[in-house]
Amino acid sequence: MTFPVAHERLTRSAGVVILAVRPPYHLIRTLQCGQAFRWRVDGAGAAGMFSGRPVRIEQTAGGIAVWGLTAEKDLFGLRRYLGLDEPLASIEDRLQRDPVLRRIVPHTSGIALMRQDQWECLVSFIISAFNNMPKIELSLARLTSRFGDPLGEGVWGFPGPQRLAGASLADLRRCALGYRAPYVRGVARLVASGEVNLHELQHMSHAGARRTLLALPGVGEKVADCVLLFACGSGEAFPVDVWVKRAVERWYFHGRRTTARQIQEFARSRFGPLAGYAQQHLFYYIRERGNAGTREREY
DNA sequence: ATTCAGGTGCGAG
DNA sequence: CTCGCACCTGAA
Repeated sequence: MTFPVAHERLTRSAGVVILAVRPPYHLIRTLQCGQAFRWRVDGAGAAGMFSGRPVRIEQTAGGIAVWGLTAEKDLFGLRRYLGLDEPLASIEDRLQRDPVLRRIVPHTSGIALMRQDQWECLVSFIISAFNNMPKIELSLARLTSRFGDPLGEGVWGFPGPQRLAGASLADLRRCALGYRAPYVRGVARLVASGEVNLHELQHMSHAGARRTLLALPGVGEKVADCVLLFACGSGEAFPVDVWVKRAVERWYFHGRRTTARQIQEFARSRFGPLAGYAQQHLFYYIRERGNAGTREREY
């Protein structure tokens, strides 16, 4: 029995499905470059959930091996989610016309922009505000295990808007949300009531979607840009956090201090529709640097 | 004990 | 409209 279309993009055997990848796609970098928080990455791959099921994914010589999904629809959904069809080779070619990125991309190659669930992405980045990585992950883990559906294998589904809209502030605070608890519940209520429809965002203009997001409690420019970039496919978004600000000031402004606004403007004119990709490479590289050592001098 | 961390919402000038 | 400041909380 053959499925011609499916066969081009995946092969199956013994509970494993292999999704075809195009070089230079790099799964671990894609999952670790700061866009998604809930995948548990280990040496070989990552464990998490997709489409309501516990899933394991690993990058192998043949492609992305997937355990836990069988339905064609889910597998195509996963392709899209992971950004497997992004034309990374040509994107990185373009990026490397920039002298700074020409030095960086060889170290960060293979990062793909994902297409995450808007709701989960929005809540995740509201929580990320003035916070640190371990605690963001802690909050998300508590939020899902307390309010989400258990899917087995230590994995929980992300709680929907209705679920969080009905939560008490006290219970939300138990997830170490701190002062962000009212923001999370406020957004949950707006979405649950239908007053805000997150799915409409990807059909709106970049500016319109951004305006809509900025009106939400706990959502400023940085969080709005993250949602646009990681969940709405707005490639021109350029989230400016402290790391990216540091990177741009150091490598493009000769170490001069600037404002987030100037950096936005710089990114727009310099990278245009690829600003989001440029941001990811800069962010990943400067963070790796920071984690790897204490060297101040860059290349 | 003190400090820091992937911003945002405020009020004041 | 820009600028400065407080802010929950867990980990170092």
